[in-house]
Amino acid sequence: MSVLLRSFSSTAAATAVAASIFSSSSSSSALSVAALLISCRSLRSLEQIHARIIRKGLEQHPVLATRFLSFCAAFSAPAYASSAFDRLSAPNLIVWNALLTAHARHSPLPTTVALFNLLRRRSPLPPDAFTFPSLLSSCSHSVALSLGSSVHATILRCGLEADVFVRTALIDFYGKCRELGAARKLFDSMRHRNEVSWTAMIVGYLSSGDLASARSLFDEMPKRNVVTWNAMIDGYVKSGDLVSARHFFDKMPERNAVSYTSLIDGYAKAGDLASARVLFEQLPERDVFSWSAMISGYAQNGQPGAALKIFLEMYNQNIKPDEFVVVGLMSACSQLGSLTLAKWVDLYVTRSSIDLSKAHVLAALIDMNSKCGNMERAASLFESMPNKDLISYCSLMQGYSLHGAGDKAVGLFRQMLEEGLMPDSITFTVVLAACSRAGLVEEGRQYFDLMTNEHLIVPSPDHYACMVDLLGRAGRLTDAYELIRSMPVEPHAGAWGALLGACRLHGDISLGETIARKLFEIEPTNAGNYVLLSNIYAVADRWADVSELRTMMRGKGIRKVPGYTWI
DNA sequence: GTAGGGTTAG
Repeated sequence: MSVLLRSFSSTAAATAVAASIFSSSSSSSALSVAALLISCRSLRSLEQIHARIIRKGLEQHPVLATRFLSFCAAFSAPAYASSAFDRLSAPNLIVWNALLTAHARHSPLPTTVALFNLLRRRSPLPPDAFTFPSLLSSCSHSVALSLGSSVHATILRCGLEADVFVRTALIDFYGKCRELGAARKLFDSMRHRNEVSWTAMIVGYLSSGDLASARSLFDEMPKRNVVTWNAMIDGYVKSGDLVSARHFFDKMPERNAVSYTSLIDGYAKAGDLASARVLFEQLPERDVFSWSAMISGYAQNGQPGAALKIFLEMYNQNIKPDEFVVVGLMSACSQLGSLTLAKWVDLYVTRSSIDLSKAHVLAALIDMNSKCGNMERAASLFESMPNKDLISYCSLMQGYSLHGAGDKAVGLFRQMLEEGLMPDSITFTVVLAACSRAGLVEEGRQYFDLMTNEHLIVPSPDHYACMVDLLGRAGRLTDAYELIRSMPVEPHAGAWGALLGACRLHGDISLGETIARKLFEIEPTNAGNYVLLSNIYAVADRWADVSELRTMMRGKGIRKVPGYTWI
């Protein structure tokens, strides 16, 4: 669509095209509205044009109506398309097809199927070769094998299987449903194939992980386009073979933003932000997907500052964010933990046109508010969810736990169990940490037992670290030490650190020394451990030991980072 | 003689 919009961006070109669309017998007002429609660039201006269509009495014009519906599709407004369609007194098949396409691209599959059945009953003509490709594409996206197969049966009854578009859509459908045999049979028996048919078949192999078949078909095909090359790059990226992906990227005759973005995504997911950044800088025309790849790349690799910087660059260029951009942004903001920033981002996301009811957007929004300490907002967002999931429960629980309301977090966990949700390994980490912060020793032990005995979850080093912290804070240092020593898995620094913190809290010098020695081995450069032990000595007035420790630190070149608190 | 609707890559 954006290509279409760009090519028609000049008013002169738009008028010329509009003139060619409408014969001299049409009214000049229909022509001028058609010109407006063609240069329409936003849903807002589409609405204004729609008002004009109604005012001028052109609502029933079939060509204008069809164009209008395809613009609704381009601006992801299927409901708007339906409302305009419902005002048509006698829609023809072409208009029906345009409406179906708008829904196939943007509505859930059941809605699209219901519309298709309506079309079959109400359209003046039976479905044609233009009807099925978008319907099948919707089935492909949902991987709805049995539904798509029945659509295939209808296609056979209508005698439309030979049409290149229909056949290609069928190949794509069977390929995405991993029915490679059916797809290949349709592909091999085609009389005329185009690059799209070849690419659909290749994508089928790629999505089922058969890189070799995809590659041999790629080599066989007579003519490739940029989509074919990009499909191969994406296939290699998804299989983790960045070297081959890079090879194809370097070899392709011309690249577009998708080529770059797939590879940027690959590098970012592999943690190679440097390579991703180089490609991003080379990319001549960045679209929202390219920005999104960099922002979420930095966010997922624990570089929230860099993510924020890229976002600001995007923001200053007035590029409209999509849901992936804002999820990346919110994730970066969660990591930074700044309430001021979170409030700005919240307002920005709320005011944008992004659908907040989408599960991953809402989850990120709750998580950000939760981690940044805006618990009222996090809780009200959570309450607004009709179907609360594990992720949102965990976000809220973690927020309460982090901000000193461990009891509220535990209450939420009980509520979650009552609702019949199955806690997973991460949920238990969160609730155990909450118990530890709230000093709920017995409850924590119970949940640890529940996790291992009833949910059969093997405790991870994180779970043990929480339990050590729980026991340690409650002063049960011996129990904590026993637990850490009885662990079937190797304890990480977090577990030992929790115990060292507990030793300081309860002034246990000898155990503290033992633990500290262990920690100096595991993470010799963490200043926090030396500081903790030094505090233990200081409380006990053992100043000679304090000064000896400081000498040791100086000897190893370790300096306490000012303002850095060790949790 | 004529408009307008369709399939593949992130």
